[in-house]
Amino acid sequence: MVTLAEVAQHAGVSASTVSYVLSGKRSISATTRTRVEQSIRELGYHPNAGARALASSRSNIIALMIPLRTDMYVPVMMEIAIAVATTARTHGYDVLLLTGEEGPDAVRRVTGSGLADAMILMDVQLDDERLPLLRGTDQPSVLIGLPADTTGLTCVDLDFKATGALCVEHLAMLGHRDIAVIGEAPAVYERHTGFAERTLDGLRLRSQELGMRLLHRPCEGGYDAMAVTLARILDERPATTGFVVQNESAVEPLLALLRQQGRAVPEDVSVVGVCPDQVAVQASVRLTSVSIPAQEMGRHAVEQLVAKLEGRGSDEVVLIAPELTIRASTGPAPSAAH
Amino acid sequence: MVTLAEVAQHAGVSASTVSYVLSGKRSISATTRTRVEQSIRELGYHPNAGARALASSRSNIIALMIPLRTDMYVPVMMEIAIAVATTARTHGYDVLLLTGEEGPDAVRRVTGSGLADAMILMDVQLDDERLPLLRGTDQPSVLIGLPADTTGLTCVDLDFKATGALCVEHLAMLGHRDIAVIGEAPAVYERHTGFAERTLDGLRLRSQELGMRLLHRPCEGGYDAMAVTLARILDERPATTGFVVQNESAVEPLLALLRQQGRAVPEDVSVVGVCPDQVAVQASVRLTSVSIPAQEMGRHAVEQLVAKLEGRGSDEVVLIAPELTIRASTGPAPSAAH
DNA sequence: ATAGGTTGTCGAAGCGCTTCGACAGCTTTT
DNA sequence: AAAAGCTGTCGAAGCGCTTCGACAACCTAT
Repeated sequence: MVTLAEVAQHAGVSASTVSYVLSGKRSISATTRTRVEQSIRELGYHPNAGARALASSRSNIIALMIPLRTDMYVPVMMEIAIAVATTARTHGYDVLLLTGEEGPDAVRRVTGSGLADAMILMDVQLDDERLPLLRGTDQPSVLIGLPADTTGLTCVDLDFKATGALCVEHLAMLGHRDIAVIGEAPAVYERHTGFAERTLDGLRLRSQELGMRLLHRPCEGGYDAMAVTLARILDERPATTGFVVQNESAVEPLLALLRQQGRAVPEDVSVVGVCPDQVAVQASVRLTSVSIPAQEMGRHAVEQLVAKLEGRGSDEVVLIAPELTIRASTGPAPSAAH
Repeated sequence: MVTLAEVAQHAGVSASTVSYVLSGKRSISATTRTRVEQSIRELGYHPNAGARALASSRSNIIALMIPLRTDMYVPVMMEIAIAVATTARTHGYDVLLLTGEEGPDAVRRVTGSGLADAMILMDVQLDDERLPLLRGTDQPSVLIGLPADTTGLTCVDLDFKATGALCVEHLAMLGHRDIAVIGEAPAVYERHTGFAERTLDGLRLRSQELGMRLLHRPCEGGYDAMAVTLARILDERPATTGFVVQNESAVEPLLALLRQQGRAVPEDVSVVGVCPDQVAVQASVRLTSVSIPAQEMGRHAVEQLVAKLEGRGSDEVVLIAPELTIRASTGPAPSAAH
């Protein structure tokens, strides 16, 4: 294992000079710099992470807490995680992967041990028990998601309320008046994950403003659950012509069931998804959808964090504006054509 | 930030005593131990990770390299990653998330800097460029996947060859004679990811032994690609009654297309999947499948690694035996019923 | 030519921990 | 009763780096 001292000796300079070449915190003459860099290359030197962390009290590591349960939005989580990891690397940080399992203890452990310089939390509950800890420490953090109280916190998320509104507007514009919302599994609402409720808020508010009827039903996803849910919806509101689906694993079952019942998409009914683009594109009817900008959220979170670590940046809530992509699953309401 | 020295002072012992209480590497009297533990709790002490790493040259971190591209098996990757993280924690390790982006350089960086004590590599190519580096270092590593040459390496993977054989046997037992294999995207075969080819080997070998006809077609996944692929298959081998699908995003399209063509599953054709259980269960016809034991692979990999780090354990290839779960998508071949 | 600035380099201290050898105070063996 | 062995604790060295103050060596202004 090559050390700083060996590089210094090889280059004929002192250890501190090598350190300054590496960090750029003091000016170094061009000749010395190139000589040192040459030695570093020749010897294959890599600074020791532990020593560095000890001396500088900076680990250059960002902790990422991902939810343990993988019952929803797995590809989105993965995409965020990967975006976080790659973006972090471009800023010289590595990423430590924590699962939600340890809960608040993980926050204490990481903060207390100096293992990481900062944290990113995913899957934040409206009233998350980790939040007081984050507020009580001076270690920077960013949430992906939106808790009930954001004071003193930095958050990045899709603007789900606007997303709901956008879906409704699109359907309204096409002449739909009766809309059904296929939501996430009941458990998601019960544990008060903000995004599902915020979407619903947006849907309700805008549909009310536009004088539309809205029916919301959570759904476990999968064929059997979707069949039951759909039957109930059509029973209760036979005039339904527009669907908004916020549940990856309900998309395909819904399309299949509609087809099976002889309801053509988009001729008879329109379907709007809130899901990753990949899901929308791979569906049997290419789905008009608001995409979940996973990469953007991950990248954003890291950039906020890096800004904080460098003393720039402050607490703020960044809501990414939703974008609706029109594909083949929405069209004019049948009654509107008459 | 509380330090060892402060704990020592608070407990009225020397720093080294506290250290030994923590590590258990020397015997400590019960009274002293409890007193120290008390102080640790009262002061909320957490050992500094950097200092620890520097002094012991052990970081207690395991690096996990996941593939950057998320074009396949995303949920599986995620499940493995989570299993790795939670298993690692039970052994006192944290997990550093690396993306494939840096390639071999990441291996050099991690090894050289002592950032991690060991590595787990996912998505190993048959002739992976990281392998020579792994062989050339004394840092323990485990591969999830199987390269062409495994000498000096430890690997964990599903026995895909046996998986292929198992699928064929199941279909053979049901009387099917003409089988089509819907594979991963062509790119997967081109980049020589072992698992796809090994499955194919198993399929081919066993079907030959059993005197069955086998047709293999890679497929991008999604409806359009699947439609084209299926048409070609049925054109070339109209007698096909059994399908083996090794491509998550082709499962649902295949089922939908078969239905659409009036071929009932499992009455007219049988379908066997090689996919995570979740995919098999959520499909429109509950799929007979060989599951990808993601959790088990992740757990296994960590346990191998920990064994190595503790001086136990050696290089070996662990192939997990495939398990076929019979669900609703396979049944007797129609000709067999005549 | 001298005072005052820059610029580039060095030496030394110290980050918080682990670990080794030393040793005091016991207990056991001969 | 002396020798030998344990047990439990301590002090000190050192892990490889960053960073601060010091200071030559040079450059500019007076």
